[in-house]
Amino acid sequence: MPSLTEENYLKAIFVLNHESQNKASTNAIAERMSTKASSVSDMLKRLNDKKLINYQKYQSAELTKSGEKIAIAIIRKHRLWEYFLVEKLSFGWDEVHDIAEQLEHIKSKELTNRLEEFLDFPVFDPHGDPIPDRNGIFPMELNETLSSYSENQEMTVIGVKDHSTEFLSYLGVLSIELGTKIKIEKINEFDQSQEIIIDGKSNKHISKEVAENLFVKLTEE
Amino acid sequence: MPSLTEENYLKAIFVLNHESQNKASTNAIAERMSTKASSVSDMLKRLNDKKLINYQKYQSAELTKSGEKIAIAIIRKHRLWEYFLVEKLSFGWDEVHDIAEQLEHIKSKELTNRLEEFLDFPVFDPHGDPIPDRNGIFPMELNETLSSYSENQEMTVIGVKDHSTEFLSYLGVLSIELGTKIKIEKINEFDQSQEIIIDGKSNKHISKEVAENLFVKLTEE
DNA sequence: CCCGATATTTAGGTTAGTCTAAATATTATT
DNA sequence: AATAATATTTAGACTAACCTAAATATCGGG
Repeated sequence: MPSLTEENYLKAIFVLNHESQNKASTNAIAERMSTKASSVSDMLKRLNDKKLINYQKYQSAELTKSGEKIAIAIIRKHRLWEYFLVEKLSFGWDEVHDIAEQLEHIKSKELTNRLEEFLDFPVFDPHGDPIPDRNGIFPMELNETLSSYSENQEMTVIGVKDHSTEFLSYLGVLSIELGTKIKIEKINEFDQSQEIIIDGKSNKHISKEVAENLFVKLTEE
Repeated sequence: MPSLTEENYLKAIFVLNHESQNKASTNAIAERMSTKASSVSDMLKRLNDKKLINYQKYQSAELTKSGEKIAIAIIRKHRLWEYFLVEKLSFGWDEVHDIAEQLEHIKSKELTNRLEEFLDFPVFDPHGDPIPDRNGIFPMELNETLSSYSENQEMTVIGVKDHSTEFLSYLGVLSIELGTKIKIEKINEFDQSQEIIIDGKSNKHISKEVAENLFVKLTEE
């Protein structure tokens, strides 16, 4: 059984290796975990001994099969709990991260599976991140943002790329949330900003940056 | 912020001081926590320094106001989560203890309160133990067991006194669970065993020991 | 009221995880 | 290719929580 700390290291390595193909270097891990490089160095040695990662001095870390299995299980739990917090306990999507960070370490496969069932097998969490199934398989990733569509198309918001509290609360100001319908009225060629209609009601002006961070799908008729 | 281990010690001391007015002696705590007396001795000193308990060498431990507050918060979370696991995730009441033991340490007052609301403010957990409210006040304790009633009365099961897996799974065999209605057909004077009718359907014979461990209330018409 | 049994504490050691500071590798620049 | 900048590791120390073994208190029975 990996300790809570080990689980966190494995998760950090997994995320670093996947998001924008960064390498999981000692410093990158230290930064992500708000700890010191020397502590990371120590831990990498230990994880290597336990065969949870492949690691050689001065080289970056890669998860082994069993290390990856643990990391994915943690991510699965994190995202299921976030979904629970937002859908069942009415938390805002910017409030759930710290709590899910604790809940993800609860050990009970049975609990995770029953929670998943209770939530009706969600495929994306409240931030639009994919939830791996009980075999560790991720659903198709989201990749189409609002900025890739053109005028007069109507889309539904299904996720965000940027997870920062700043962005999420700005979305709150704009009255945009998961499931919100957006119709593009006009795209200003100059700065790629958009005039949009939200849920058929209010007109808003959003910057390119906002459009690039909203995952959407075409609304079905 | 108390550590996870400190929280467990405080909970153990609280329970020992309340159930059957035992003293929280070093040995009693060690036994309850499956640890060694010397470790307990260490910890009691530290908890005393932090003013979470009052403790002097060779004397048993008492919680201070702030120590008690923490212990009650843990118990509240434990029992709310047990209720969640049984009522929402359909776990058996004999399966939830270990999971709740982990969930009780999740730190977020907001989460606890929203969970309580989501569950419709339950007052007893699946074992019939009282759930303290957000101010730390316990509801009235259960105290009437099946053995205190007489023939021809009809009762509803609202809790158990003995929480052992053995007892709970024996109740499973007898088809007795929370909410089960029991009518006493006959009490055998010799050994205080009872002939009962369960949910108006099946007749069963139960020993005095079983009757003494079932909390019940008179069924309302 | 003393003495043996039992309870409790102390002493000293272990492990996981952290830190700072110093040493060493790697990489980037000229 | 040499050196400067940066990244990484090592050395040595700290804390929380635990352990075993030894020392010391307390308690109950003659």
